[in-house]
Amino acid sequence: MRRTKPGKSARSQPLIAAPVKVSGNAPIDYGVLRTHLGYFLRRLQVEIFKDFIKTLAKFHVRPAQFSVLVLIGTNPGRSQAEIGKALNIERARLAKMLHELERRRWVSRCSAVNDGRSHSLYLTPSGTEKLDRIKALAASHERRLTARLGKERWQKLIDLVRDFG
Amino acid sequence: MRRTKPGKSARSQPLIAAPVKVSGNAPIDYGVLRTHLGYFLRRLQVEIFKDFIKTLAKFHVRPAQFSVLVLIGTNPGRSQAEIGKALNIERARLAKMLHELERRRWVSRCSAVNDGRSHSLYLTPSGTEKLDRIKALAASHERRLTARLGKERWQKLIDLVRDFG
DNA sequence: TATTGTTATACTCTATAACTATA
DNA sequence: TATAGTTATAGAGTATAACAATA
Repeated sequence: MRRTKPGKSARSQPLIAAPVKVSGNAPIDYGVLRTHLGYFLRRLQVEIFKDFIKTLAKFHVRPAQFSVLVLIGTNPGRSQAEIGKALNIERARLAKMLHELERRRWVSRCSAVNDGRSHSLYLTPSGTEKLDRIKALAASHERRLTARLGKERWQKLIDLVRDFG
Repeated sequence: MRRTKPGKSARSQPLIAAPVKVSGNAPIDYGVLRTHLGYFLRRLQVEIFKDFIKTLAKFHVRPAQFSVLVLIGTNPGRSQAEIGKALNIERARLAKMLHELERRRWVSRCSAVNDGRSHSLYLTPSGTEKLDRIKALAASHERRLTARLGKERWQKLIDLVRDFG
């Protein structure tokens, strides 16, 4: 269904036709977008995650899953509410994610002794072993990123975004 | 070595929750996550977008739509391929987005004179007027962000992430 | 053959709401 | 009443593939 026939909606045409502006010649002007920090932060973050996701793909681990596994490994016995709050992951989403990690036998959940509603989270031995190898891959990703940005730039950036308190 | 300046410039609030102390328990240890720049970039970007999305909600404009409108406004007559490439938006997704913007009569598409496959993109007068008001809102968001981060930190960050490619 | 735009599907992530069981 | 976890839905964004029209 072609809806743009030549000669229609001439009102929106520029009054002066651009002379010979062939596609791809003149660079795109980003306009006010250049004043928006959020835009560039997102572009960079997406670019970084592209390599990160590819790096962890062989273990079928997504970035959010990685962060959950790391926090469970470093903070065994914590509840879903605590892990979720620390990572800013909705409890509904975390519940679904943990089902998958439990299905893989990487994570185990036990009823908390002091609160029947809570589940205490632990890595299984298998999960611990897998996470160690995944961490090694993640570290290789970070080395690539550091090399790409330059050590100094990487350090400046992480200092600026890590400790805002 | 720079000491803390006693100026009135309000210390920026923490954007990323520092290790959260939950119910009298020990704070969460982020472990190796603290070595991953991508993690903190994403946390900060999501936090920033939260305000941005809320700010533009009254016009029912999403961040990606905003970036497309800005680029069409600043670069009238460019094709979907050019706009999409500049913003790193898949052509399939951009096509769907442009259908919506065309439905609102903010954007018009004409067959390119030199290439029958391409569509030249323009803002309609209505779209131009809307975008001006949306830009004003976006600017107010950026002022809030600058105040929140502190002018100096905001400037350092945008200098580091702008033109990373 | 390659490119432009379109349509379609699948998956991740976010944001809700409603529900249960416990406190 | 409030909290912890579960289930469900809806929407945005990303990544594909297949297709028609055009180069």
